[in-house]
Amino acid sequence: MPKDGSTNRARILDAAEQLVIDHGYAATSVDRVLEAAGTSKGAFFHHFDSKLALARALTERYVAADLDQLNAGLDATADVADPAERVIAFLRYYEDRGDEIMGAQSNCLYVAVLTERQLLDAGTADLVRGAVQAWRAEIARLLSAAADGRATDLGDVEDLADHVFTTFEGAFLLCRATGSPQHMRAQLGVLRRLVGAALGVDDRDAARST
Amino acid sequence: MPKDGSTNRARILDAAEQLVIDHGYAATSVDRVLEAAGTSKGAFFHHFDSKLALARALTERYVAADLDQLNAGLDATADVADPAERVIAFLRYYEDRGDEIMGAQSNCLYVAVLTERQLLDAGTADLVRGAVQAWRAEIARLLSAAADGRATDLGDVEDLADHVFTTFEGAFLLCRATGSPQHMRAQLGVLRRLVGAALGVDDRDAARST
DNA sequence: GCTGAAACAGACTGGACAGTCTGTTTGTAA
DNA sequence: TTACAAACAGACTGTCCAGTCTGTTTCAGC
Repeated sequence: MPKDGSTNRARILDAAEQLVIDHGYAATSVDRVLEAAGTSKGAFFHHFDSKLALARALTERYVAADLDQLNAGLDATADVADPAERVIAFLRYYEDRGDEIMGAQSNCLYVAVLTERQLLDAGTADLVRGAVQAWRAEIARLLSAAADGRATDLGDVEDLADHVFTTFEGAFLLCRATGSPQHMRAQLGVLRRLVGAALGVDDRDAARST
Repeated sequence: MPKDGSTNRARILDAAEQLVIDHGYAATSVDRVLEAAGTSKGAFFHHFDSKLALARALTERYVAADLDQLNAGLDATADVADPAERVIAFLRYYEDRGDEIMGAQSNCLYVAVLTERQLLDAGTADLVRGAVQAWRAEIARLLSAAADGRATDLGDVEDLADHVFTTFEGAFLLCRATGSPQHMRAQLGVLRRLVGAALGVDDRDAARST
């Protein structure tokens, strides 16, 4: 086997991810990606069949990292015994990392991908849909456990679960519109407070993840 | 004065709005806009100095319509006496129109505008920021009145007010990701329920706007 | 050290695109 | 009815861009 190309491929993906998140997919030319990655056209089309294939690879990698984040939140709060407090601890996990999230990226790749019709048609949206369903399923599980035996009427549990994704994406856009990255943390905090009120969990009692 | 060009200009804006919302700004060529609008290059560059100027005009018009929606919600619920119930009626106003909103457009122009760095740099984001601040200010007013004299701790009222914008934009993306427009109504419903729980407003008691 | 295939490098191409330019039409006012 | 300016129409241009193609380098296995 010749020279290991995986590092170069990763460099291309890294550069492309930043550019696409910040500028959008259509506004990001392959040449600019190559310039940022410090590589050549030959290398690019060796690793990716087309620019669309890059978008797909980019999204696949991003979805995987996103699901890692989901599991990280689940793992970090696995020891919280009370199901309702578990939900709040789970939400607080991301709230605590809100600034960190916005420090690492100025927007969500999902926003860029979902904006462009050509990417939707190319099936890239299916990958995002998978991530949405994963978050929905796991959070709905947490919520069902929390609602069990309580008088609180949460409405459709899956819709409530989807509100976490909704809050993430909406907050990304709010940050972009205002230019203030602290809105991510603030909006995740709003979500935690609202769900806490709906579940009847007192703020001060709620377990905090380590 | 010669032929009135305002109708042609509006046709260009209409066509461009649909295309930009669905495909994104960079992925929408002027030629495709002209084709959809049934007009010519000469007409386009007579009405707009550049493609960037089109984006600005598009956003200005969209912001104006957005603020009309804000005022419509305020007006429709102006007769609700109890401030807390007013908030819920206000949210329910948009929830009731969720399907209608997604029927008219497959996404929000704000998403497309905020995705592209070149538009942010061109000051287009400032227009969106103005809309965000208008929603925030009006809803914060409603929330402050509702919180006044109640024991409920809503946290930062402006952050909670921003959660309405967050929910709208997040729901647009959720609809796009899943391909299901009914999520808009569902997410607005989740928001209403959560805020209702936080304010201690019983669902069945809450006034419904006509 | 020779071979073969993977990993690159970079010149090149055909098309698409934003914007220009030269006209032509339209309506109004004198 | 002519003069004039706004409102168009559409051919044209230079640039950028995705993708191609022809090489050259790298390295494992023999």
